[in-house]
Amino acid sequence: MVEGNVEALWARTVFSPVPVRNAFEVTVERLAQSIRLGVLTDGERLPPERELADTFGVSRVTLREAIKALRDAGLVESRRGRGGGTFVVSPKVKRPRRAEQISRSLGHALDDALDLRRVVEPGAAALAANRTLTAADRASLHRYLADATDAPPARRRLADSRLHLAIAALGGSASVTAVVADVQMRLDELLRAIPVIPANIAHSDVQHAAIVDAILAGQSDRARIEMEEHVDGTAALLRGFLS
Amino acid sequence: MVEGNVEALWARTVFSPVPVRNAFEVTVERLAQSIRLGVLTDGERLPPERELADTFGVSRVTLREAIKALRDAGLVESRRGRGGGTFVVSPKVKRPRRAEQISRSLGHALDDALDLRRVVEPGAAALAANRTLTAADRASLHRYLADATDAPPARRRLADSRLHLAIAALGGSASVTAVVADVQMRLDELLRAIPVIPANIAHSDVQHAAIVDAILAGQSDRARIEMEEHVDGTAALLRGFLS
DNA sequence: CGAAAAGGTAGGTTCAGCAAACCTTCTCGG
DNA sequence: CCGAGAAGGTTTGCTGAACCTACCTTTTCG
Repeated sequence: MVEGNVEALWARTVFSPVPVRNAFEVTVERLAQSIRLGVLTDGERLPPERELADTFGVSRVTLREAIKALRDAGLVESRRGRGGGTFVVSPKVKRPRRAEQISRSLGHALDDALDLRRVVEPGAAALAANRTLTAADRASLHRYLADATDAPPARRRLADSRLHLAIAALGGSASVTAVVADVQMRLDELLRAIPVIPANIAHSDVQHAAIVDAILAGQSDRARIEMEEHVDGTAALLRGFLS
Repeated sequence: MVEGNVEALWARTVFSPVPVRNAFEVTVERLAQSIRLGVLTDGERLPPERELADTFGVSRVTLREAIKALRDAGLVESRRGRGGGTFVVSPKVKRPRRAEQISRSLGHALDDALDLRRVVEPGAAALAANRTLTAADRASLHRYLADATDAPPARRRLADSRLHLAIAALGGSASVTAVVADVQMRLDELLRAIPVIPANIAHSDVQHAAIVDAILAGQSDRARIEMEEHVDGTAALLRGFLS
């Protein structure tokens, strides 16, 4: 299946179905991703529909369909009347499917996502370390780290992805951040399914701290390496857990 | 303009227009990108319309509109009758706009693309170095390198992007390859506009050779570093050329 | 020289998405 | 306590993208 031939890969890439995604789908994904990855937090209120439709460049009808889908998925709630609105609801810690099942449905895409992650997250960390951060940025980063460390098990995954996204965002490149968000999203369900073992968590916390430390110290090489180890660790955990 | 605040970046990312792209646009981009980056080469014949429409998952009418757009852009030619078809035509070395103009139209997106490139291309090179390559792969890589080195000025840019794409493809991750292709595409016009200075070209050739050498030797760290230097060099060239 | 393989053309249908107007529910301020 | 205003909820009709299907024209190969 995996054949190395360069031209063959190109051909498969060029001559494959074009992904045509309509406004509804894209809107749902936008919002769902923001909620699942913790960019929009529990209880937060979205802008009014008319306004949001406008900033999304989408008709209100379409936006409402998207919101309805999110409501059906239990990601938001809507209240009417003055002072009402659409509110992010704490994502249910809904029982994930069995990991093997997820992995099978991802199939070949799992390795793909892990490879992408291996490339982009360490790079993003290095990028962030190269920036000169404002005091506010440094404080933010500390806070996200603390959140990830202190989070109770139920919120842990969310705090983790928030930290990773914050690191990417500090790099200052919207595209890089978008790719990181994409990767996090692809792996999200699977990462949720990993059983919570204290030793692993402690190890992860240490690595997070090391990454943040390197970034704050402006040591880009170290930031990259620490992130590489962290990502490799998670990947190994996943693969081991699935075999 | 560039503000570091993490939450602000998130907000800007979440609450921005959703990119809605229809089948026609996506199809055009697919093909145009493949031609501009040299994945489809001069004289090559596309599959028959009915077949291609099918593999793209798009109606024949839509596909034909896309092909017409490419024809108008001078990227393909069509011949009728048995044995006819649509053929890739050697991309005209059409006089690029003035670089500053391009850069201004890219605006803030230039830094974004360069940052993304800085993250993903070195990572892709490292990934490729980690694979165990088949003999065919190694031969391919050598060939692309030679092509890039020997190419006459008019074809140089094309051969260069082919080499970069081949490296990414050898990493084995379709997603990584796609991101590299995206970056190459975004920077393509600008890179074309860089004046051809023999010293720069020679330097670039040396770097290419070093990258390939590292990959073939399986030295992923070195591959990454060499690619970093190469990419940084190009970026510096661009920035210097624009200021 | 005719069958087959290609691109080129035309008509009718469906459906996503939009704009605009209107309805219902709630709360806050006077 | 009540009315204005701010929110979500609903309806309607229209437009254009995209599709399917069938057919036409050109060219080559057996």
